[in-house]
Order: sequence, then C-alpha cells, then structure tokens
Amino acid sequence: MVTINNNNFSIAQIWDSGQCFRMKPIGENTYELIASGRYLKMKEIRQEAKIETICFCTEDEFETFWKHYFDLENDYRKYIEGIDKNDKYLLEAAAYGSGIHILRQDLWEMIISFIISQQNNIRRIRNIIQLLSERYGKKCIAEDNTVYYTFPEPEVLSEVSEEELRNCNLGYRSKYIVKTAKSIVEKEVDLEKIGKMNYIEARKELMKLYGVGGKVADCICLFALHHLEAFPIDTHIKQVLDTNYKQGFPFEKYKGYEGVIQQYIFYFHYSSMGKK
DNA sequence: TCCCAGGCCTTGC
DNA sequence: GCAAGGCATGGG
Repeated sequence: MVTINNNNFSIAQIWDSGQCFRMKPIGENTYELIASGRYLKMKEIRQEAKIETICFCTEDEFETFWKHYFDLENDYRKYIEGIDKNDKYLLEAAAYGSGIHILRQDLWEMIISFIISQQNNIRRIRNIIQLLSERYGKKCIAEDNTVYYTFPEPEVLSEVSEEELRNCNLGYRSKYIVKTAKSIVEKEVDLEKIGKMNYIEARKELMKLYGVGGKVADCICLFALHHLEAFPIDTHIKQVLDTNYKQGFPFEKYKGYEGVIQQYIFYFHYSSMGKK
C-alpha cells in the first residue's frame, strides 16, 4: 500500500474528466484502473483542502510504474499559477479541476479508444471498450481475486472481421479499427517510431491511420505520448471557445502545456452539462 | 420525433 | 483546398 500526498492529484477528477476509459468507481471514493495489463485499486481521502490517495499496490510497483503513469513527478501547481489573472473563466475552470493530471497511457490503447470516441459519448465509449476487452483481451485475476480483462492486442483485432466487431456496438467505426489494427501489425505505421517523435511529427504520422483525424491524433498525442502542447478541439472545447473566447484563445500564454489547460476547460464544461 | 455525443471519410465543386 | 452529406447507436 502506498499513500500519495498531493493536493493537485485527484483520482476522482481524473476519472470524471474522461481521459481514461478503463477507470471506474467501485465504491465510495474508490476506483479501479486497468492499464498496460495491470490492475490497481485506489481510494481518495479528502480532509478539507487536503487530498490523500491510497494505492493498493506494492511500493516497488508504484515506483516503477504507477508514479510515472500518473505523472506524479510533475508539479501541476505551476500550470495553474501560470494562468492569466484576468481570465476569470480559465481561473475558475482550473480551480475546479486542480486535481487533474495528464496520464501516460498506452499508445495502442489510446489510438483505438479515441477512434471509438468520435461522435460518441463517454459512458458509451467506456461500455464499448469494456466489451472489446472482455471479448478480445486476456482474462486476468488480481491479487485480491478481482477478475479483469486487458485491452486487446493489435494482432487480435487485426484478425477480427468488421462484421463481428460491430457486435461491440462500434457502428461505422468498426472498419476504422480493423484497418488501423492491420496497418499497425504490418508496421505501415510504426508505433515504436512514433514514440520517439516530437508532437508535430507524431500527429502527422498518426493521421495516416484510417479513422484518425486531427482531433483524435491530438488526444493520442496528449494522453499517450504526453505531448502537453497538444490541444484537442472537440465539440465541448469548441463551444467554450465560441462563447468565452470570441477574440481567439490565447494559446501563446500557455506554450508547452496547452493540453493541461485544455483538460481544465474540458472537465469544467463537461461537468456543467450534467454528464450525459 | 429530433438532436447530439471528445469526428472522420468521401464526394463534388 | 473546402463545404456538405453520410455514418451506427443510444439517451435526453
């Protein structure tokens, strides 16, 4: 068991902000998470402004994997402190989501997850990914005997027919996934190389995948490759920019961490919509 | 019933 | 190069 003492880290907010589709609440302030074949149970304890997060894993597993995964070496206070003091909307958004971190999720999993995300809502995306994992992932048993399923490998999805995949409620996205899985297995698009590219190169390379456009590529860059300068513009962000930043959003003020700012805005706006 | 959800692809100009 | 239309499915 490991305890994180960090007031700018809230597993509840990270779950709620919809950047990770394989996290879910399993009890009061308690969440489970499946990432890169691992299972983690976490509990968030709040006392006034203090946040403690308990991770039910060994010190070794925390140090070698989860710490980096949650980007805990990074102090997010600097991002919030860097916000324009005259920007009331952004100040409020960042205060609301001050516990958000940008996770370092698996590249392949983010590619498929955000292909699924298009024209879709977060609850439905989660259900689809759960179905995919149950049907095409590996069944595993955690130390506390919880059964969980890993995210399906590219080789597996590349062999599934488009028609069969449709049974996971993927709709028209089914063909995107089969084609994308094939181009990755055949290394037309090389994930290892993408991992070493900068933001601009990686984004361009990802857009070679069938079903990956600019917005999805930006999400992959942000949530898997940790290119914090990526600023995905989806329907929520577009609404905010159109109503609160009619003169244009001041990207130049947040150079290098535009994506963190994006997440504060997304979470704030998304929460205000009553979360469909 | 219509509209929308973390858009993208194809077509037509 | 760019604006329209189509696309699966479920929930409000």
